[in-house]
Amino acid sequence: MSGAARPTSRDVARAAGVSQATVSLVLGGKWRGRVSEPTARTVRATADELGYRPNLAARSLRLGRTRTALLVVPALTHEYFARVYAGAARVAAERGFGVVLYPSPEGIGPARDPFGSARAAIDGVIASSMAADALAGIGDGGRDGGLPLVMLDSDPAAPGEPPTVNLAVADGFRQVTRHLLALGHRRITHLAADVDTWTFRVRGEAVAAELAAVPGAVLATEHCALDIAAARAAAERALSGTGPRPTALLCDGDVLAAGACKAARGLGLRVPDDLSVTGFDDLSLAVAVDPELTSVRLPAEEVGAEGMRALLTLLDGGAPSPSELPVELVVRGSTAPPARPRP
Amino acid sequence: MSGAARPTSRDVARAAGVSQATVSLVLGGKWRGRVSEPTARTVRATADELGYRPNLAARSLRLGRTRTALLVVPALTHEYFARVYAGAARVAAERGFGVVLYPSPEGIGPARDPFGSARAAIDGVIASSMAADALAGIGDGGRDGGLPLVMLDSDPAAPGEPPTVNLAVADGFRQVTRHLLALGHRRITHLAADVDTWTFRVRGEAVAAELAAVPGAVLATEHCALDIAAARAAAERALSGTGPRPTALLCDGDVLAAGACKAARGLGLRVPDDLSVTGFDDLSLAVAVDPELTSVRLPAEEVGAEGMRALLTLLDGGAPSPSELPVELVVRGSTAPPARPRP
DNA sequence: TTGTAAGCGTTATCAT
DNA sequence: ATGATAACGCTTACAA
Repeated sequence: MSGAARPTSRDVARAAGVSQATVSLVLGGKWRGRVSEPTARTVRATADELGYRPNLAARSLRLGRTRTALLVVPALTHEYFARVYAGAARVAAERGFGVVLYPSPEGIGPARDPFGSARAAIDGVIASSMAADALAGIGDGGRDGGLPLVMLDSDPAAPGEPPTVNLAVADGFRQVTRHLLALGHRRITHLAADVDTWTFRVRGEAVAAELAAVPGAVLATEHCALDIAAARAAAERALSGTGPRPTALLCDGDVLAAGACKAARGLGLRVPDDLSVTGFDDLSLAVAVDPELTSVRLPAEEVGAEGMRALLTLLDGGAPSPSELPVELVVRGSTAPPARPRP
Repeated sequence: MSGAARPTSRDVARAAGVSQATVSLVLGGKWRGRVSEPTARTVRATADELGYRPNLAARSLRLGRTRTALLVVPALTHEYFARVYAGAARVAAERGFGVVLYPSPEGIGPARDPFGSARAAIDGVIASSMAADALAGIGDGGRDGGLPLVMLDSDPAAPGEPPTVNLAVADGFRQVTRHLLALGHRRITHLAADVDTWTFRVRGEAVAAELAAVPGAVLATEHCALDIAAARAAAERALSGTGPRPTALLCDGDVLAAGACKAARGLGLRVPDDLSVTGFDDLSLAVAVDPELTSVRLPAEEVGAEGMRALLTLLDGGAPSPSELPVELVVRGSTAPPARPRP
């Protein structure tokens, strides 16, 4: 009972009584005017019947392309990146491409040999939220010697730089800041991720710029690592320092906001009555905690999808236009007007 | 300026003044006694200098294997699966394998054509937490005609079935149940995921069995989808039905537990004073909410790693022994003795 | 309209 | 100890 080996195009050709070339033409969809309609039909039928599947290795070897893209993300456990992947994979599949993930072990820093042998097996790279030089020497936007590269959520394209697909993070932070200002907050502390990438840098700048325009508004900044415990500690520092306590904590992410809420509660402060807290990313975490977090919704899937489209354009020899996707403030229960100062 | 094309083994051979076969032997690591030490050194040096990388497509074509495994998961956005992937990818990398992800769009149900063209490009499949028949016809544990398959967190291997790597979920649920019993709880409602897979079925059975052994303990079960909102609704049903209210909610996952906590708070019940809530999975969510969740920690990375090891064994012609990985109860603030019955 | 044949880069078999 | 050579399955000139 030896299993029938996987049929090759040659097997299909033999079974259909045609040549291998004809099979390739028909199945490759480039037979218009080169193969007769009936022959094409026969070929397709026998291929179907035999359960023929083209051997991707052979095709890649012949074509010199693999129809595979590499998606480099800092951390897969973050829901945002999982969604970026989903979007990229969807668009890729539509075009017969695959996506392989590379969760950069070094986080956002330069990766030693980011691809290893994978480098030989991919046509292009999509990198999300990485430090500018983390991919040095890897891709160069399509120029000679490097792999075509698209950057997501990164410093917008200077001419000659890799094309980017960005989120309107600055706008998002302007929106939260204005939301807090509109509620009446004037003492705001920015709980910032201590990660040196464009996406985080631009947030601090946006908040600062927005608050600078409002007389009487004072901004403090507290830095911390991107996890709950660090956020909690940082929030405690922010809330128990000398001087007047901030009435709102503006956080770089929902995870940080969750930590901030815990800090507040630990200090006997109620959210949002005594302290407003805002998140960013609008992960499922935002509605898992209590109160639910005012946050900024990011079109993560769309970022991945658009990134993949840009890469495909690049691979087709085109020049993708840089895009910036809008984000949306979602107001929930973690923000409210500041408490009237105690007499 | 035209970039130097990627060097082939032929280029290395020419540069080193040897034949292609010698290069292959040396770089393939099977030159002991077939190539002289100095020659080998030279070859390696020139390969290094030229930056030679074997062409994976060519290798795959020649070898008939791709050194790539497919990991099928119900949902990538769930932190657990992200960690399973990380573990699998780590072990794979150690053995020169790649892992491509397939987040089954249909969740845990049968996937139409789970692999599409990918099927041609992979050596084996690791499937996690899928319904038993979801992969029908895909793999068969290595027998003729199918792809080698390993199942994670699934019905333990019957003879002739695919090998499995399992978590001690039943034991985990026994542990939480005993924890609640030890605290004094007797009216317990199991907030169960309405997903018909082994991993969830076995949980209900474990809880029921454990409670059946305790005189006076009463178990109710409430089913819901695996998201916060559904969990909250289900918990509200459980808590506001007629008859005596349960004093503890034993949930199938941290996500459900988070929803349950919100329900409790919405009904004016304090956790854990008026109601104990337990989670499962011990995601980062467990410590993001307040109070932190008593939960069960799963060695997710190790599941992925062990699954990959099993698949590699399978590919080597071996028969991996089914394994069950231990889990650990983590007691936090969401459980406490039940409130003394109001007089 | 269809068939023949070459070649992608690798590994493995066989000579030498 | 090393080299020539044949295959792996596919696409695509080019020939018929």
